[in-house]
Amino acid sequence: MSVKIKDVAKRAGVSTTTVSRVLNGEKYVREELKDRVNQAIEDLGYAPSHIARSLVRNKTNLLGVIVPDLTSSFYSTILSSIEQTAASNHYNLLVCNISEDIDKEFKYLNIFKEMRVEGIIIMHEKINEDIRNFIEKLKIPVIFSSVKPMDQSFVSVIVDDYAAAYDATTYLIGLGHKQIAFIGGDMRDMTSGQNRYSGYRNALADHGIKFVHELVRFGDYKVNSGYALMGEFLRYKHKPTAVFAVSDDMAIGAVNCIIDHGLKVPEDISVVGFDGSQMTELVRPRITSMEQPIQRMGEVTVETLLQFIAGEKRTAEDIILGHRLAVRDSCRPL
Amino acid sequence: MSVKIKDVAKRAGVSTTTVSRVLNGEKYVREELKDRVNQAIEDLGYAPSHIARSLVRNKTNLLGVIVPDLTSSFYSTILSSIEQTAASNHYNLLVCNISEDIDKEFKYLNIFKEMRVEGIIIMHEKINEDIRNFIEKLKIPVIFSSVKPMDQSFVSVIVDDYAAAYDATTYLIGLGHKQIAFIGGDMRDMTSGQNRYSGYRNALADHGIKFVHELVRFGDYKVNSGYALMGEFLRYKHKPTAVFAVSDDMAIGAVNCIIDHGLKVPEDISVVGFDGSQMTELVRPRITSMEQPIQRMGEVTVETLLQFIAGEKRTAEDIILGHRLAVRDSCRPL
DNA sequence: GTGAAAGCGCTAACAG
DNA sequence: CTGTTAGCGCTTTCAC
Repeated sequence: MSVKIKDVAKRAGVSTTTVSRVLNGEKYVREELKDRVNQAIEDLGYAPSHIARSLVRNKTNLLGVIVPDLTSSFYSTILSSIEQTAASNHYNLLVCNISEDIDKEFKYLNIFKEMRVEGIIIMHEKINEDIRNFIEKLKIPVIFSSVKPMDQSFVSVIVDDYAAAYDATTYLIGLGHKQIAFIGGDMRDMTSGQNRYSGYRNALADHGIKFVHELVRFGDYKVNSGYALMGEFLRYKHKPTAVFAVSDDMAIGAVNCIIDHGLKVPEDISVVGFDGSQMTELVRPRITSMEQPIQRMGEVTVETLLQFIAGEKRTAEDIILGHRLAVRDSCRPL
Repeated sequence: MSVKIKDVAKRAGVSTTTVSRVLNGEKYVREELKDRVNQAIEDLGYAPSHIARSLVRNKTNLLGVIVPDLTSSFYSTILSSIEQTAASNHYNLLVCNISEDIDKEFKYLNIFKEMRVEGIIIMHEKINEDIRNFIEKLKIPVIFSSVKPMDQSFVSVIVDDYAAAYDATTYLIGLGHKQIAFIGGDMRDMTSGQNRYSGYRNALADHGIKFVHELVRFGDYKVNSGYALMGEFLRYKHKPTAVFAVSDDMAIGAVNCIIDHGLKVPEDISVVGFDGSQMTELVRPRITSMEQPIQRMGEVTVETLLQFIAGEKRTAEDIILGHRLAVRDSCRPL
């Protein structure tokens, strides 16, 4: 089949050991031999088998990544950053896309186990008991990126979702808004569900604004749910003057819904999103959004995971990155 | 370290061969033994090493994918489809993101070679002589998805770009437009560069519309270039009444530019995009776009590649999928 | 400096 | 039906 180290050795007139040595850049090889070996490698178009190497070295240089939705701008941007950082550390990515399908997750984790990936990055927080146990037994370092599962035993790279939501809401309040609707996430999610909701509620409370139950709805982070939920708000006699959606996609859905109802953003209703995905810049009006440092998040995720793999770091503490409100054109002072 | 087949064998009181047999679902194993083995596997939390298997079977079940830009909605959607199709055929994806960097491409192809991926999917057409030679020597099936490199020796899964561009332009002509600007791609690209340009020109010619050199600009498929190029058209005394951009991203850029100049789409200028990315639905006005069957494209890419790998198919013919104009809100009859 | 030999974890003849 | 044996392609002692 393909050319192997033996062929190279034969052609260069040396032993496989010597070939292996020049392959791995060891010294203790005479220049002349080194040249002959390199020549043979070139002639034969030889590339060492990563498979065989992995087997003997007990090291695969593989990272497994589980993405909830590859088509999402937010996740694909993190993934891009993760890929870059991994690559520059000589790691490759095995990418898996569970589309919200928990069964798939199991399947993929199992594949990761068989593949002997050195570390696993997970980007969703819907971890059930079974999966949790499976991961624990895996003995492979796992890190969560941009999400934090209920389970305290895992490390996440995230922003302070509570504070971020608090700040976003406060921004709207500072603009003079009092009827601020909230389009939340899944309350089973710790970070993007509960914490952002708490941030919203407490910002309201701290500024003496009455919490109105009717102004709160929960979606699934996607455009359509933002659209549908906004539609409900628009049926009210007393429409909200501002909306805070906990994902940019839902914010875009909300904006579209408002526009499609013949109203204007921000003239009639102000909208704030969350994530800082590039979409917020592409849409008109450009959407003001509570940005997560997406690029940095990918980098830190990989760097931290590699530290775990190297056994350098043993903290079980989350890594909190800074958030920042990117003010664009979707809000106006009241 | 981790538990291996030997441990399972010992615990079940059988030979490794027997374990291997139940692992691979062979018959010729007594029920009782099978149960004992499965029990041992469960007790020990054993998962066979894919590495070792690959080595002996000479089969990795790995596909390498090279994406030019993971953050692009178009590519990430294809990738998602590719992942799904691969997964359901028990193949895993090694994903690499060359951000237009040809050197990276080499590096990645080399990694694919070392990894012994069984097939390679490439999603950009900037293939130079060196890369081409490298691929030829690789002896690994390669397929291009959504693009066609100059080199005739490769198989691509694409739409008929010429016809698609022709049809898109004809649609605009049918609406009564005569000043139709064209925002093209890279003319070094066969499919998205040359063919779409020819389609535009010939549609014009066939309908007796004079080709105006000033109405043609070439970009890099991204939002910003669409924006910038549209800006040039808007400086003309005689502005075009319609624009055909050969990517949805550029179309979005063009629309934004028009809006930012205080004009309206489609009232003042009509815009047609190309690709059928989900963005066209999320933006207001929704953008009329010449759609590629993105989902299907991913499926067909993987299916065809797997046929190549199985040695079933030896055609060097491109696979042409149907295009279709998705009429939305960005065009109006003149 | 260099090579012979053992072994990484698994499968695949080949016997029995 | 089940086990023994020999590799898959590479690295790594351990001698020379």
